[in-house]
Amino acid sequence: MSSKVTIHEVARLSGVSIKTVSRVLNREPNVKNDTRVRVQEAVAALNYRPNISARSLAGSKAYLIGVFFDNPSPAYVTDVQLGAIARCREEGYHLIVEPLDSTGDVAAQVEPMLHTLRMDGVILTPPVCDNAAVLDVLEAEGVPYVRLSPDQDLGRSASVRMDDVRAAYEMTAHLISLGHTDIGFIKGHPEHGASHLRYEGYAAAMKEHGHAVREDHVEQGWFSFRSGFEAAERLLDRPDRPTAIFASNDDMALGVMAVANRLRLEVPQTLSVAGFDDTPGAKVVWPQLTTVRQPIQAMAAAAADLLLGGATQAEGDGAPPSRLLDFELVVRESTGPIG
Amino acid sequence: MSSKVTIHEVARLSGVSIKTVSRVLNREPNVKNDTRVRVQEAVAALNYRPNISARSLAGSKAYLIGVFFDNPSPAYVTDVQLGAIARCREEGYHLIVEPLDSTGDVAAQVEPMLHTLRMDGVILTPPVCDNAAVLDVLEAEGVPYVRLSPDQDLGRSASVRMDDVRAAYEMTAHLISLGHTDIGFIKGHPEHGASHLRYEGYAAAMKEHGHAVREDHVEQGWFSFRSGFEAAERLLDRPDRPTAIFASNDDMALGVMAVANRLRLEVPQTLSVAGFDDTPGAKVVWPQLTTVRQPIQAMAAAAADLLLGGATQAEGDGAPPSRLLDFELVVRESTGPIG
DNA sequence: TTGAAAGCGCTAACAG
DNA sequence: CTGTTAGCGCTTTCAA
Repeated sequence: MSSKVTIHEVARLSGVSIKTVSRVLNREPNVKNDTRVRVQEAVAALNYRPNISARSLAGSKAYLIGVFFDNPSPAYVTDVQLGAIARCREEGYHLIVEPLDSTGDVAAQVEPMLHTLRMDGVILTPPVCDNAAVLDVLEAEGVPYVRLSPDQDLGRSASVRMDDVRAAYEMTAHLISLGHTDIGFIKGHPEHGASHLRYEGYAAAMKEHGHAVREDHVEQGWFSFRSGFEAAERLLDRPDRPTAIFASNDDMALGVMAVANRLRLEVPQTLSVAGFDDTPGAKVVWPQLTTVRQPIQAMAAAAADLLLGGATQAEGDGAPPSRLLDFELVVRESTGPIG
Repeated sequence: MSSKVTIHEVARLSGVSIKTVSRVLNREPNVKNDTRVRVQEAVAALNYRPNISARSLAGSKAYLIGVFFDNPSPAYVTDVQLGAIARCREEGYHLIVEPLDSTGDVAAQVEPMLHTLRMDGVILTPPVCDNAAVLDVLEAEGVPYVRLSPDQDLGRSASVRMDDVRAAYEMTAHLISLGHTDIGFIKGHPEHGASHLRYEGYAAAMKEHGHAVREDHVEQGWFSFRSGFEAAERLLDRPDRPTAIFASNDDMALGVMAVANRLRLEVPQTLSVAGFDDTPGAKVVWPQLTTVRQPIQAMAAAAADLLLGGATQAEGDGAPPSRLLDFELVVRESTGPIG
């Protein structure tokens, strides 16, 4: 190690006690401006950085935020990390990532981590955010946590979410505004809460615009490419096919595109296709996919913000804080007017 | 916090000194077996976990491995994390992720991290693994590091790599074995070392099998979907098009697929398409893409292994350790015999 | 084979 | 507004 500069060196150079150095480091009040400046100069001159282990051992903060995940989507996971880091860095916190193996005993994996590393807070992504056993452990250890897009028990903890219903509503409205009236829909995995919300938004938009939801144009999918492919085959390989298909996620929408290609249906001239999530795959097809972008990074940043601000508990008699963020409709080339 | 079990509790329960507890925790020699067992029982009974901050403050290890990245591919990043974690967990180490912003002064971002968190080692992914300024800082701070697939200065540090040349060779040989003799190639970004290696493997295979590399069937790409798309248009929209195209990565191969679809060329009956990397997108096209899978997780695990084993320095007069891992040819539906 | 004492570098109380 | 005194929970000497 080149530098072993400690708080003592800084104190000596600036001619104050280590406690005063500590005060300016922690932005505590009651330090004369003059002194503060002097200390800051010494810090800069010595290129001093407080040792995080010493801080966390002595104090109550560990300067560590955990991100627990067991999410199959790499893009989602990295976006969460990027968003959380962005906020954490502002306060000198670091991110510790802990992939969980949900095929095993997740709670048993979490408990040791919490003991060893006394993290100041944890961000939970789907699906672990809905694992009651994990939440139990977190609460037992007294570690604050925020859930991202939880499905169940919304009132149990602080959370950050997006309005899936409204997003699906607006995507459907977009298709309707293009002149489509017969819009097929592919549902997502029935055990994911988002599936129901997205269908709800679709159905509401259809109804409010006076269009019937044709039962035989609504298919069950499982959020996978294959399930989208198969659903699309049922939907498209017949004379009375819809003129647009809205799939509950991008992977399934890409399955629809593949079938359209096979059937020689021009997208979007003959068939419009819309997805949901804006995964990287949405841009590596031709034409590029119209979809809904979740503000994942912003959501993770909001979660970190809740944690750092200590605002994870219910205030008074209300529910724990919940932040609802805006989505974005990403209109690309896979949707267009009929003909 | 529910449990504040410290080493003292364990010592008391097992009737030894804290030093002895420390000894068994760290698997040090010179502990009577009987004592060892007694301590271990106490640890289990109290559900004791050593506090990592205290350990790192007192000792020389921080039990923290850093992963620095600025990689545009989420799939790559998460695979690295997963692989590294798998190895780290075996030894009680944790992973701290630090995304870097390479549009800024990367070295300046790295330095503070190294000071605050005294990590025991760092794993560097492309492209930061080739940033000399970052390597300089790491060396100045005396933090061991391992580079994943470095392009430059191979001898400068320990590294883990894959044989790009041989992988490209084998993919080309696969195409040739299917009966193709006129195989188009799309090069990758000229500033990425892998681009040259992959082309080299392709050219070698063609040559060794007695097929000419047609200059006009080799196009320059940039690793992006769009560049693959455009290269494919030049390659395919003409009478003397190749019967197979090998793109230097999956994104470009997907661009080729899109053009093939547009031109109504059946894949693989009329045109075989091969990629490289096995990104998630390779499975969300139809037909699914034949590609090369890099053992990212295994590579990251190997890097962690080098770090944990303390084997990052050159031994004697030799070069620093380098591990070369095997790739895997993933033959899916986008390649097949002609006709 | 074991233990006692002395810190690691910092924050937390409490005095001044 | 500032400094002193104790530790935080562990590893490290160094003795026994």
